[in-house]
Amino acid sequence: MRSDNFFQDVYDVVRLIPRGRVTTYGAIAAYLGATRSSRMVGWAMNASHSQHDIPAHRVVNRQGMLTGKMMFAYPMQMQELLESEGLRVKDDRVEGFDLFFWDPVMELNQ
DNA sequence: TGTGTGACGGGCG
DNA sequence: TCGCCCGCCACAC
Repeated sequence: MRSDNFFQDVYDVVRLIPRGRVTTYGAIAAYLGATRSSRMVGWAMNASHSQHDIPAHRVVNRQGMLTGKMMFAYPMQMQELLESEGLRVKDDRVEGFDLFFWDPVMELNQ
């Protein structure tokens, strides 16, 4: 479901992330065929402010860190949203990140 | 029209 | 293992 809009593609993928699961900027970029454009995924998320149907809190960096929490209404919101889905966050990092990692390249595209 | 910048990631020394 | 550098590209000024 690739569109001609990179941002829209990013949003489409993010919306598919299951509740209680997380993915990374790089994974999304790779799924969109732009492995080296992970920065653009972050940029797209930054622009997702206006959209309220984007679970941006489920997107973290490859270390499972909540690097984008400062962009939320208030910093702790990102952690609170993740915890409300059953995840645990410690020192701005998702505990057991590997276990909850949702890879669009593996889960979709089949 | 040109330039700087950014919720990143991978490669290299 | 750690730090630095570079690619990448849409967008704001």
